[in-house]
Parts: sequence; C-alpha cells; structure tokens
Amino acid sequence: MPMATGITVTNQDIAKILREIAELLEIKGETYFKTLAYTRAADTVDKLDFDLSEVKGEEELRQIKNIGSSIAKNIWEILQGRECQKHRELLLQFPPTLLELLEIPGLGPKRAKALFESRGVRSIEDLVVLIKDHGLRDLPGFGEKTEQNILRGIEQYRRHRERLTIFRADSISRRIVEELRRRTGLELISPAGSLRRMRDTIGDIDILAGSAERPYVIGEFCNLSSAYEVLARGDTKSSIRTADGIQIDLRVVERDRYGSALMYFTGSKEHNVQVREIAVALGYKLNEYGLFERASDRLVVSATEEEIYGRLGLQFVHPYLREARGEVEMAKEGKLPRIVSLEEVRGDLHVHSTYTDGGNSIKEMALEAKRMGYEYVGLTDHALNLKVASGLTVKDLKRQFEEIDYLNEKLGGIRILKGSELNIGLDGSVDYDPEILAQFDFTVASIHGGFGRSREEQTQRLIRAMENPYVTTIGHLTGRIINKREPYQLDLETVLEKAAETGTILEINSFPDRLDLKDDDIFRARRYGIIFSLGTDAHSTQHMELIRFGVATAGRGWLEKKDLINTYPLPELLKIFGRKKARL
DNA sequence: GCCGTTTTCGGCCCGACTGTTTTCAGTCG
Repeated sequence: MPMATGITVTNQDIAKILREIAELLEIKGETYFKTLAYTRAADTVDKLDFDLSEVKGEEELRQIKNIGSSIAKNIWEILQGRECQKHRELLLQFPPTLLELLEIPGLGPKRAKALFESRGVRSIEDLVVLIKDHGLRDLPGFGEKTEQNILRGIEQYRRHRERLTIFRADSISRRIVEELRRRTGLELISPAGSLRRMRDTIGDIDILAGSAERPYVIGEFCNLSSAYEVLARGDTKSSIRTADGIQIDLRVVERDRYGSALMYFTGSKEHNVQVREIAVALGYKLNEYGLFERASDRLVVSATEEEIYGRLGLQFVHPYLREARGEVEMAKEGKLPRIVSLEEVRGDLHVHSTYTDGGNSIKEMALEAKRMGYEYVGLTDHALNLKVASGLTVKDLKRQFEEIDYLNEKLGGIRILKGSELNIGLDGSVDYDPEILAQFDFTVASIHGGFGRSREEQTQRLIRAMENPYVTTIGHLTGRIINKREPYQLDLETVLEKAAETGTILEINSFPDRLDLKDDDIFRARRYGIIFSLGTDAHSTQHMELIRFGVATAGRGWLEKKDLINTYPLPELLKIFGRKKARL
C-alpha cells in the first residue's frame, strides 16, 4: 500500500526501522530477549519473498514468523504511512545520532547510554570533543585503555566505513592462509564466515584453523607480515588489523573439533539457529565443540561438517546456501538444489576487446578463454551510442566480424561469438537498426546512462528493451556498483515477469564490484522460470577469472546447471539465442 | 516480544577476550 506521499515503503525500509527499535531498546536497557525479538523480526522482513506493501492488515502480518501482535502493529502503522509510535517514543528519549556510536568497535549500548546520560554525548563528534577535554577519565568503567581504544575505533570507523568486496576479502584471506600454512605447516585451515559463504561484501575476515598447538599458531598469526596491529590475543582466538584497516579474526580449535567449529563459524547465524533447533528436537546439543547428547553430554560427532549434518538427518548444505532461506527444510526432505559449479561453465558471455575500451585484442581474449578450458567466448564490445567507450560504428562492426571469422577458422578449439553490449536508451530503444542487429549471434543490452530516472520510467525502459526480439540478454540489470552507486529505482517484479514472458535472458554480471543481479534477486527471479547468463564484463584477460564470483553468486541464488546458459554446449546455446528472434 | 511435536509459561546463545576490577561488566561474533 502506498504511503500518502505516493512513495512505496519497501521491506528494507521497514526492516531498518525495526532494527533501530532493537538498538534503541538495547541502549535503554530493555531485556535482551525483547531486543532479540525486534532483531529477528527485522531479519525476517529483510528476507521475505513478497512485498509487505501488498499485505491487507495486521492479522495477515501476524502470520509471518517472528512477527507477533506488537510488531505487527508497528509494521501496520508504517505501511499506512503513519509514524511508528514505538520508534517515535524511543527517539524522544535518545537522539537518532546516538545509534552512530554503536558502529564504533568497542562501543556498545551500555557505554553509549552512559556517555549520553552522564556526559550528554549525542554523536561521534561530541565524543571526540569529550575525549580531547579528558572528560572521559572519571566516568566509572572507562579507563585510559578504553579511551585509547575508542579513539582508535573512531579512526577505523571513519576510514573504513565501506565493506570489502568479496574479491578483496578473498585475495587478502588467500594471502594470509598461504603465509600461515608456510610458517606452521597447518593442514586444517579455511576462511569461515561470510567469506566462505561468498557473500558479495564482507565485514571482517574470519579464518579457522585446527591444530594441537594452538598458542603457537596464534603466535605466528600475530607475527604475520600483514599484522599491522594486534587487537586481541588469547589462547584460542586472536584479531589483527592490517595497515589499511582490515580486521582479521583467527580461531584455532583442536583438530578433532574442526568440523563443528567450521560449521559454527561459517554461519550464517540464522542458519545455525535453525540447525541447532533440529539438534535439540533430536535430543542433541550443537555448538562449536561438537554435537553432544543432551542428557549425558557425551560427544557424538565433531570432526567434519558432513558427519554433523548427516547425524541430524540432513543433506550436506553447501556454504553458499546457508542463509536461512528454506535450505534447512529442503535438506531435511533431501531436496536441496545441486547448485552450479565452476567446472560446469563452458564460456564467458560478456567480454570486451581493444575494439572499444578493453585492454586485450580479440585473439588474446579468445586464447585466454581457450586456456581456461572454455568452448566459447561471447565478445560484446560497446555499441555505437556509448561514445565514452568509443562504441562501434557499423563500419567498425564489419571489420570486427571479419576478424572474428578469421580467428574462428584459424584458432580452433574455441568459438568466438559475435555479440554486442547494446545501450538501452531513455525510451528503451537500442543502438542499431534491425538488419544490423540480426547479424549478431546474441546481444547484451544494458543501461549506461539516465540512472536517476523514476521507477516508472526505468521499468518502462527495460520492458521496451525486452520486447525487442534482438535483445537476447539484459546486462547488469539493477545498475548497482558496490560501495559507489545504489541500484536504480526499478519495479523488479514487473521486470522479472516481462523477462519470463519474452524469453529474455538475465545476466549475472560477475565483476566483483557489480555482482548484478545479486543473489537475493536471482533467488526471486528463479521462480519465474527465467534463464540466466554469466559474464565477467572483462576488460582484459586478467579479468576473465572473475567468473568464479559470478558462479558463487548464481549458487547463492540456488541456480542449478540447467538455469545457466553458460553450461550449455555450443549448439544448444545457439539454439536458445535464436529462439527469441524466431518468435517475431 | 515471540514461540510452541517436551511448553500458553518459560525458554530464547553463550563463550572468549579485554579492561577495570578484585570477582565482574561490556563487547563481540
């Protein structure tokens, strides 16, 4: 239901308000479980697969898990365009800028409350001034060390507000795991947390090791070349910070507890909660040290994740699926999807060459594709209207096609497909006339300008583009660039319906700064029976290996081999590419 | 505040680490 202003409230807007209520309740000093209820409700709302704006009343809201009568009332107020009373009352007691303090490492609700109530601190700025005036010294529970830590925390917060892209987190963790292995001879070591789950962005990097010599491993970790600062150092757990402010946590467990610890530290937290509930129902207890019989406390299994899932009567859940999106239920029924793997990918369907803004020739790109074991590579240089990337004229295209024909004949073992990255104009039109478009094996049409158009305009633009029989694929559909640009305003459901109706393929742009469509959107789109395509958007041969991030994103969206055209052998691929043209 | 195939009342995650304290509170994941 639209608000009085005509702006639709999204599930994310509502989740944000619920999360703020939880934080404010925490500051207020409410019982932990009350705040937990609001946090859980926020998480649930964030992950719903339908829009709350479609809900008819409070009664319907209460049907949703983790939403009871109170929270249903809160949400209903928001949906009707009114202010949420609970939220308002709390904000009268504590200024909204106080929430910012919670973002500082080392500062939690208790200290935020103490700072506000006894020293009138309302924001990070206030806090900095107070510390400079030494106004923190005589506050109970705050010592000199705490003062230092808070100052450092503020510095880190200001410098490092953005989350790491998966690419950066992955590179850093590989380097660290490699160095630790070399120094200690560790065999059991792996990234854990959201990095192992391959989320698109990562906060801190978590690493787990299994070793009989825990203090020794911790010691070596703290001595790593990239350990600029040691934040914490205990017997089983330690945190360091790199020179550019990235926090890395290491946990070391006994070797025979590695599986349960890996499961625990991989998360997600919500997934773990659901698995733990199953353990409890079966008379077990599950924590990072293993699966135990509840009555006797006897250890049942702990060495591998497979054993633990197995003992609980569950299929092994791939880390990419551990997001509490129904996977635990499916694992119980033995119906988990067999998510697509890197080995199944036969080609990259979005790469550029020196014909436009790429750094390598067509031949170099093709040879790299061949080296990677691909059957085909889809060359999609920029089209006419993208002047900044010297989009190809009809004359350029003729020359490019001749070169492709020549290379296809000469190289062998790799097929270069004639493609184009078309620009979707403000009216939904694309760069070339139909007789030119008909000559491509396939096209990827993307939005490259007019990002700020309204939701309606953007949606219409995309619909018109999809109605074009020569538009095979829509590239980076939502236009987000991680940490830099928000997605455009868009009615995703309408666009997805249209893609299904017209047989338009949706790209999963695998460049780590984009990962667009993102996992949640893929998960939603999947139900429409849409087919997807992977493309790295490579502008050099080095970029082509980034396809693995696209594969991970596809897996996180529950895609199987059949859902991704890059897994199809060439003849079937070409058949699908021709299908839409043939309709018209 | 939410939930229920042990429960409509009594559970919900709790262990590790730091810092300020002398036996524990706050934070984090």
